[in-house]
Amino acid sequence: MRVKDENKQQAIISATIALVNEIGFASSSVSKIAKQAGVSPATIYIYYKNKEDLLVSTYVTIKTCLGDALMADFDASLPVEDALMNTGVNLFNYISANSELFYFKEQFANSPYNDLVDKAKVEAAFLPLFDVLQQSVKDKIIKDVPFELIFSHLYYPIFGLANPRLNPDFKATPDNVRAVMSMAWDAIKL
Amino acid sequence: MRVKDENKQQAIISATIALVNEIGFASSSVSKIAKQAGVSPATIYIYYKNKEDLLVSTYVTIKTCLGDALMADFDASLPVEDALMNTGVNLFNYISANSELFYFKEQFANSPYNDLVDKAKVEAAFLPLFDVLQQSVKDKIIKDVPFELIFSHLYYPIFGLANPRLNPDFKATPDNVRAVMSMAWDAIKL
Amino acid sequence: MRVKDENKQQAIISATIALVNEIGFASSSVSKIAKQAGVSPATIYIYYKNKEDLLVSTYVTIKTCLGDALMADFDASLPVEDALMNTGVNLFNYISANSELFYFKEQFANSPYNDLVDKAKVEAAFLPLFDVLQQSVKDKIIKDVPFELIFSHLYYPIFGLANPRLNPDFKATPDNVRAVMSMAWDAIKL
Amino acid sequence: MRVKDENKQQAIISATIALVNEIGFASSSVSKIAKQAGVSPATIYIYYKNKEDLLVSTYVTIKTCLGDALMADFDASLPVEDALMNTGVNLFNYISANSELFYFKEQFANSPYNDLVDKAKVEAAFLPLFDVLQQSVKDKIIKDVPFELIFSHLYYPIFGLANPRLNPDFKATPDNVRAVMSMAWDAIKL
DNA sequence: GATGAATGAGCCTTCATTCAT
DNA sequence: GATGAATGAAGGCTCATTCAT
Repeated sequence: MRVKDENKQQAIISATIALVNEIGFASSSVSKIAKQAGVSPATIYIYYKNKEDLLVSTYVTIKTCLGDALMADFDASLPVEDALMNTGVNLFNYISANSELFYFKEQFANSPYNDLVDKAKVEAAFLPLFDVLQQSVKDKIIKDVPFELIFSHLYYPIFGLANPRLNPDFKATPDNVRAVMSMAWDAIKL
Repeated sequence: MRVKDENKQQAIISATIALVNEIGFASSSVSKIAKQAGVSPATIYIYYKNKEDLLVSTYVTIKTCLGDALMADFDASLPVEDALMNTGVNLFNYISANSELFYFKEQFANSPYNDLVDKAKVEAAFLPLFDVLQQSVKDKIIKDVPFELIFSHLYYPIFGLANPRLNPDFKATPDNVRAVMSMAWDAIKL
Repeated sequence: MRVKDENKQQAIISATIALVNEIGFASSSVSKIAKQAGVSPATIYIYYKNKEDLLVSTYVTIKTCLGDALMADFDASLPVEDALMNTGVNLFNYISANSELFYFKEQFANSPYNDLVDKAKVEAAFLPLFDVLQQSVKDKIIKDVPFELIFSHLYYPIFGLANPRLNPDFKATPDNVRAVMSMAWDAIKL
Repeated sequence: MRVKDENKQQAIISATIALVNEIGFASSSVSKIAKQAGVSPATIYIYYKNKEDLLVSTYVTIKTCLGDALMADFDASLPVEDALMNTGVNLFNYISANSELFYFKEQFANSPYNDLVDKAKVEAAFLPLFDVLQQSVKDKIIKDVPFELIFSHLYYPIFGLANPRLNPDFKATPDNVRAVMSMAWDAIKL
């Protein structure tokens, strides 16, 4: 049996991301993606079941990378404030270095395709973070509110600010990044 | 000469919002929208130049309503904390009562169509809010950071939480709402 | 009863001719013609039964004018050669002064709409010419061949030469015109 | 990989010609042509960039065949009169045997699509004929007038006569054909 | 595995025409 | 008489997907 060509698959993923970012989700047809990737439309169907599978898979891959980046070197033994600050800085750094991936993710997450994603799988990376937060609540270090509130203040500001569509003029300087995270900490700390 | 039927235009807008929310942005074809609205596809082109115009116009209308709702009864003479709290509560109330509009707006704002919107026009409603915040910075009541940071902590958590796609389980109870806004205030206050 | 507006009808005819000449027969829709004429599409249906009627009527009008022009001052008492020469010069002059009409006519005559035209009506103007030719055959001045052959040599060269689509570089100078007709005479004379 | 089906392309061309001849240029939609050819509308776009390309390509093919037929066995060493007579007979024969092609060509040449054709390419076949005529002018055998005049008398009568739309009753009998060409010769000879 | 050919369904838009004023 | 609103049908074309090689 011949082996799937890793380069070809990567070319398809890159083409998908680039094209969706450039001309948008709805206009990105399979044949345009194929052309951009330098393969035949039929080839895409060797790697993915259909268009939906291609898009969802690409999204899941990105989301996983993003989760891993955010949690890189996560140290539960640090003071919570510092541990969280690290995740924010990590997130900003990753987004800055991989803006294409982030941009795609935002567009996808707000499209109906998002409903097809297995949330649990995508959120697995954050479990250690959950634990730390849970403990911090018990220790009366952070506010005792539903987790969604904590998360919404921790990361939604970052997502919004890093999105050039929403904030075309925002610059993710180290100062700005630390300021955002510091404000987030003020929001959630007791 | 026949006169333009106001009901017809409203039916088209409603159909657009309902359909986009139901089956998504990319799948909502002009003829499906027409069918849902109970008019001929051709009729849509009497009211809108093309599909893009229909979608963008609908978005701008919604965005304007949202801005107006958020700023309703805005009272610059109140303590900032209270004035801001009011905007948050207004926003939540409006979203709760008009989830369809909000849902459409979120999907639109993260699609490439968003680039076609005249931002200045849409942001006009918020000018009084800008002024109050600016003064509060001078009065050393809130932090002296770029405005985008302030806004990102004030409203992005709400947008995220209110989005059933992102937080299907969140309930906008008065307690939760006040908690979110209170956290936002902690984030931005000096 | 209100009276039909002569100016309006003329505007419609002019618009039809101009538009058909510019963008072609198939692309000239009723609403485009209406816009060019400065009237409502519905107005056209007051003057003409439908699109076909508009086009055919316009053609018949033009064709009649052309026949009249060609036969203007036709003098059966002149020597045939001179009488024919006059028709050719007349034709050239008319075409030069009314190229728009001629251009429309050529396009129409080679379209399937042509089949809808009542030929007899259009050819009525030429009857005196037929008579003269018939007599000339009897007098053994011109060749005894089917009339179509005579006509084909008398006027098709002119039609072809005067058509900028077929002969973009031809100039209808008096010299050229006389040369063409002189050649035509050589073709048909005995 | 599947290979392009030559039969399919030929079916498309034949369908185009047949349909255009039957219902006319403007009414011949791509999907009607596809149906007539027994293929999917989308298939046509594999062979041609768009409708315009389909029509123009078909025309150029026909025009080339016609030029080749007219010039078949062209013998520059014959007396001009005979050489020209041969071209006329060739032309008539070809038209008689391929009236469909001729009919299409006439309709096309008088439509605005004609402007899209590369004239030089289409006229290449006639170069030997040009040479002979040029020499005959020098030899004072034919009249010294612009070439367009010569051509207009040589072939436009044929085109007109062979066109059933213009001359529904004309029969291209050998006698008639020789008569037309003989008249043409009288027109151009010195 | 990889491909370009092939397709029916559907896209957005405009059509010729009629309606209500 | 004159009009812009309204429409079902059809326009050219592209879609996601499968086929044959």
